This record gives sequence, structure tokens and C-alpha cells, in this order.
Amino acid sequence: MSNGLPEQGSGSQAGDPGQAPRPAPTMADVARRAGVSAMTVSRALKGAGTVSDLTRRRILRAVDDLGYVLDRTAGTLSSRRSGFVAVLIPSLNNSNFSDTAGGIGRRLEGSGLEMLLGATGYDRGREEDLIAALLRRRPEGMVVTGGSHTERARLLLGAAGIPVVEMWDLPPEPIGHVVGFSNAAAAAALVHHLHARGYRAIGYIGGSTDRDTRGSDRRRGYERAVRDLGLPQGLTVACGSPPIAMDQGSEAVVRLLERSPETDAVVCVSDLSAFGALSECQRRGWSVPGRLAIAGFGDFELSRSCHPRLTTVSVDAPAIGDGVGDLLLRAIAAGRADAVLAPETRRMPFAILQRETT
Amino acid sequence: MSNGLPEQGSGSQAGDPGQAPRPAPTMADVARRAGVSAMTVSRALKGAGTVSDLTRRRILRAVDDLGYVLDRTAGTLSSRRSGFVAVLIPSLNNSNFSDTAGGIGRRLEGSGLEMLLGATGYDRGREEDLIAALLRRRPEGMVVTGGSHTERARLLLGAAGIPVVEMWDLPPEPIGHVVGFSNAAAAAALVHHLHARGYRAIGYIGGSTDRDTRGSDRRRGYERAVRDLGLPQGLTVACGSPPIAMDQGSEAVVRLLERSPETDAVVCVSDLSAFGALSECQRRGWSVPGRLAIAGFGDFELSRSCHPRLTTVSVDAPAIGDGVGDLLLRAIAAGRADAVLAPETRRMPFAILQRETT
DNA sequence: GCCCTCGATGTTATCGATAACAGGGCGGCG
DNA sequence: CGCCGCCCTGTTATCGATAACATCGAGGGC
Repeated sequence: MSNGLPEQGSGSQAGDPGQAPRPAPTMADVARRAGVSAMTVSRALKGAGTVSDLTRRRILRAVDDLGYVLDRTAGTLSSRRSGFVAVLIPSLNNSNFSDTAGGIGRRLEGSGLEMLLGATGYDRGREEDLIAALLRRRPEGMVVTGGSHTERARLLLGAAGIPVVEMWDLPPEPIGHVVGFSNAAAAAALVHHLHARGYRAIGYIGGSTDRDTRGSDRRRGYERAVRDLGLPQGLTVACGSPPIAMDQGSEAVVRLLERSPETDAVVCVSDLSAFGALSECQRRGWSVPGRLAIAGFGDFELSRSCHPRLTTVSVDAPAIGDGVGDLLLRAIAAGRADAVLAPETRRMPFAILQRETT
Repeated sequence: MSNGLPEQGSGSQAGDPGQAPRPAPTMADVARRAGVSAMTVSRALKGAGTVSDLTRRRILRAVDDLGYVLDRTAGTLSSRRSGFVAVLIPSLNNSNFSDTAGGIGRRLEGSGLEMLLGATGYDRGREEDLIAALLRRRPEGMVVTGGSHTERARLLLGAAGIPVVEMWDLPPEPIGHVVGFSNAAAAAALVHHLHARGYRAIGYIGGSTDRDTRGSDRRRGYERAVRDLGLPQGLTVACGSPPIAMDQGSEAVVRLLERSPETDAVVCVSDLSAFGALSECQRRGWSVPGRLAIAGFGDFELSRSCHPRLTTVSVDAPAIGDGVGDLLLRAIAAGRADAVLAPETRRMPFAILQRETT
């Protein structure tokens, strides 16, 4: 790395508003300085093609001298490859999703594909907007969370002609590839687990809207299991719109026990609300799991660390990301060979972690 | 919105690997169908310029019919405006940073600028790589977290000729604009607060590397305050590399009290490690704050919700984002008028939230 | 009634890199 | 000794949109 970067753009230096910044050097400038053609510079810079060692060194030298930075915008246009995939998750600040994003990123490393992240805020309209905005930048693949999208979002994705992966769910009518699991089955399994441990009046705390479709699936799974087991129904508390926060769990558990004091266990839509419920019980001196057993969903760091440790459902979020990345790479490779990778659905496992709150 | 999207790209349909996907329609195709020139389509689509209502309607109709999606890549090249700013944060899954990112995004809404997020993993080398990769896509502005970067990162940013904002810190030698606060001063204030409440043997739990520069600043602030107050020194526990997790806090608090049983309070580098310490104390039956007072940093949702509630330092993360967004907008506007916005430093307030653990 | 202005649209050149093809030199093989 | 082919490099055309300038017609002020 040469230390002397260029003469150009002393950009945000103190206020001389007159100083017109020189235009950034282009590949042609580098070529001129190295005494070669632009094409050779292009080849040298991307490592592909054949460039003699001497020439390459001269070019890299010129790049350093000028402080040249490749313009991928132009490259994208002429090569028709943007070199990135778009990934939409409901929320950045949710370790399940950010772990998955991390897994995708790791899988893509070294492949020449970058990952561009967007957060929908659990809002299908916002997801649609983001999809439209991202497609304008010509991603080579698109990953969305869940299987529920606006009509137009589905149309856009279908017509984009790029691989699409839906994750964290098992959509009944997938758009393309899928890497996920059944949230309903996981919640049902949790209810069965509680039943096996002797709990009989099992409640549920979750969102009051269907915005979070994974949350809704969990509620449906819970309801089915309770019905199948012949347990009392109607122990559901709706506590607002997603993302369901800790204090919503706190409020909900109080409402639940006031309304239905016979409740001896509760399943929460996520570890966050479960933790809120747990803390509230501690504040009020309600023993957990003595008075009330509490189970969460997601195996967040929190639930491993708190006291008592939260029983929860664990999903291998990074592995979902890895699977998504793998599918993307294969589908994009296929696309470059003018083929199409037949849609795949990967069912990921989940596990119930019996800990101290149940 | 028309419902019939185009004939093109039935993309990821089942496996007929021969089917060459039609190329996506271009602006010229839309123009032809609407009976106008491409330029008029461009004007109609971006709302700028003057296009008669009738023509606009005809164009939008053609866009819908063809399922046309604007190609921003080409637009970027010819207009020399990418329409996005890059934001680098250490970790996605940290509500402080993701809240700030949210604040930036909200501020940018409607401005025609999109936000592209990258995570450095608290790694300066990775930050440098990300900066280099992002600059190739010609962002109109760049936001980085903290004031410590590799030499080359500084050079790249300085030479890019775009507004640069450093946030969440007060760098001694800023690259451009700054929106932050002194982490050292905040930690010192926390120590003084504990001292005022009667604590005398105040320990510190934090990372063992300088990778997280905000964490290091906090440690320095703690050390200075302890020295200034004449309190016992040497009560620092180093517990690994960032991001410091909850269970590192758990381990550290045990080590601290084994090594220095006289300790009556501890400041943690963040709420996460503080919560880990708190939980561990509860597991071992050590009363908090009776046996040991615990304070965190960051005012995460967790610390408001847990029992007992954590004393912590609160920073208005979305407000930092708002300030960053505001600076970006003004600086970019100035740049478009061939001017330069003189570097600004915005000092943000922090507050100590006295709660139940101290 | 004439000229000026402005609104609506078209034309041309350009942004910066890369795909595709072309060509020149040199060594090996028959 | 000549030809084939390979390694390296250059030339030309193109990607898709937009800036800048040109054009044309209609309406309004004096």
C-alpha cells in the first residue's frame, strides 16, 4: 500500500466553498499513466484474464499513485452483473435475523458477491417498497423473510428473473427457493413438551395483529396443540403489534393471571416477551416455574443467561443463513450458465431446550 | 397498479434449463410503447421536469404493461449520483447501533437517498475492506462508527471527495463531521455517581483488547475517575474480545469478587455484560445491590425490563442518527451546489439513569 | 397583431467500464 | 524451416439512462 494517496478531492476540508474538487481518476487515467490500454487495467484489477507480471505491477503502481477506485457502477452496466444480493429481514436488532444475515454473508465471502441488507420493520408494505427500490439496483438474487408478501411484491419478485429465497418459514406457495421450518409445528411441539411435564392450563402471549406471520403461525400451532390435547382454550393474550417487546410480555402476563388465575404455564411468541413476563413475575414475587412456568421462542442470548434460564425453542439461525447463501450461489451460477436451478425447499430442524423456567 | 405483470422472465420456474429468459425491458421499450422518446419517460418517472398529464399517464401505463423496472445503475452512471449513503456500524445486533441506523434512515426518508448498512464486527481491518468495497459503488456519503480507523481507511475516506461522518465518539482528529459524545466522560460520571451514593471499592468489567474503542474509552474514563477520587485501583477485570457477551459478564463478576472480595460496586462496559453479572449474582445468591452494586452502559431494553432494573448510562441513539442524517443531507446538498459544508462536531448528551441495582 | 416567454418534447453526447473480437510476437513441433 | 497456436495486449461496440441543448407551438402583454 503506498502511503501517498492522490492529490484529488481534499474533500471535506475546512470551508473554502469555491474549490471545485477535481474529478476522480478513471480507468483511462490509470491506463495512460501505466502506458497500457484501459482494457488491460480492467483485466489486471479483476485478476481474471492474462496480464504479464510486469504490466500488472506497473498498473497497480499507477492505481496507488492516483488513488484510483474502481467504479463498479460502470462495471455493472457493461457486464450486466451487479455483484450483490439483497436480503430483507424484519428487524436488524433481532439476533435470530442478524445471525442469519451473518451466516449468509459468511457463505458469500470470497464468491465475489456482496450482501445488501434491508429491514422491513415487520411491514409488508414497507417490504414491497424495499423490494421495488432494490430491484432498481439490479441485485443478482433476493432473499426475503417469511412467505407472506403483498401481491405486487410477489409479481415484482417473479418477474425480476433472479433467484428468490424465502426463509424462516415454509410458505404454502413458495416464490422460489425456501430455507425454513414450520413455526406452527415448533410451537405445537413446545405445548406438547409442557403437557408432558404436567402442565395443564397453558396460556399464550403473542401479538394482536398478523403482521408478524411467524408469530401468527406460532399462535396457530399453539391453538391446535391445545385443542388436540383437550386442554382448556381461551388462554391467549394479545399484547400489541410486532416486534413484541419485553414490557409487552410483562403487561400480558399480569393480564393473563388476572383473567385466568388457573393458568400454570405460558408460551410466549418470543424470548423477549418471555423474559418480560419472567421479570414481572419476579417483581411480584410469583415463583417461576412454581406458580407459573414460562417458555419462549428463539433461544436468544438473554434466555441462556438470565436466572432462572428460560425454556425455549432453538433454531440454528446461522445455519439457515448458510443454506440460503449456498442456494444463492448455486442458483446464480446456474443463471450465468443460462440454466435455472429447480426450486428447492430446505427444511431446517428446531429443538426444544428444557431449562429452568418450566 | 396493473395486475398483469409482464411476459418476461418466468425466472425461477421449474427446471427447464434451456429457456433463455428474455432480456428485461428498457426505457426505450417503454418509450416506444408510449409513443414518446426515452427522455420523456425518464422525466415522467422521476417526477422532475415537465411532462403533460396525458403523456405521463400513457407512460405509466406502458411501464405497468411491460413490468418495467428502472435501472438505477445506468442512471447513476450518467447522472453521477448513486442515491445512497453507506453506514458502517460495529454490529447489527446491538440496539444502540441499530437504533442509530434507524434514525439515519428515518431522516433520509423522502430525500431520495437510500441507506446501505454494513457491519464491521468491531474489526478495523474489516472496516477498511468494507469502506473500499463500498466506495467502488460511489456512495454520496459515508458514516463510520468511532474515530479509530486504519491508515488506509482514513486515506480512502479523505480522498473520496464525499461527506464523511464519524459517530458515537469524539475523535481527537476527525476526518469530517462528528456526532457523538465522550465515552470516557460518561463512564467517569457514572463512577462519580456511584461514589456519591456511598460506594468505595468500584470495579470495572470490560474487554481485554482495544478493538472496541468506545469500550476502551469507557475504561479510561473509569480509571481516571477512580484515581481522581482516591478510590482503590486495580479492580479491573478483562473478559475477552468484543462484542462482550452476557456470559462474559457472568464469569467476570465471579473472578472479580474472588480476587477482590472488598468490591462493593462494579461498572460494566455495556448493559449486556452487566446483565450477565447480575444474573450470576442472583444464581449465587449474592444480593444486588446489597452485596454488590452493578451499573451498565447503553440503556438497552433489557436493563429497563429486568429485575432489579439496571442502573445505566443512557444515550439517545436515534437522536445521533437524526443528527447524522441531517448533516449528510446538508453536506450532500452543499456538494451538489459545488460548495463544501465546513466540518461540524455535534456533542450529544448522555444521562445516568439511577435504577435498582445501585 | 407581433414578439416574447414558457411549457412540452426530442436529439445528441456522455457517464466508465467490460465483452467480444482482433492482432502481433514467439516458441515448439513436424 | 514454416506453420500452428498460445500468451499478451489493443480496438470497437455496448450497457441503459440522463444532462444539456434544441425545437416547436401556444398564449399573453402592449
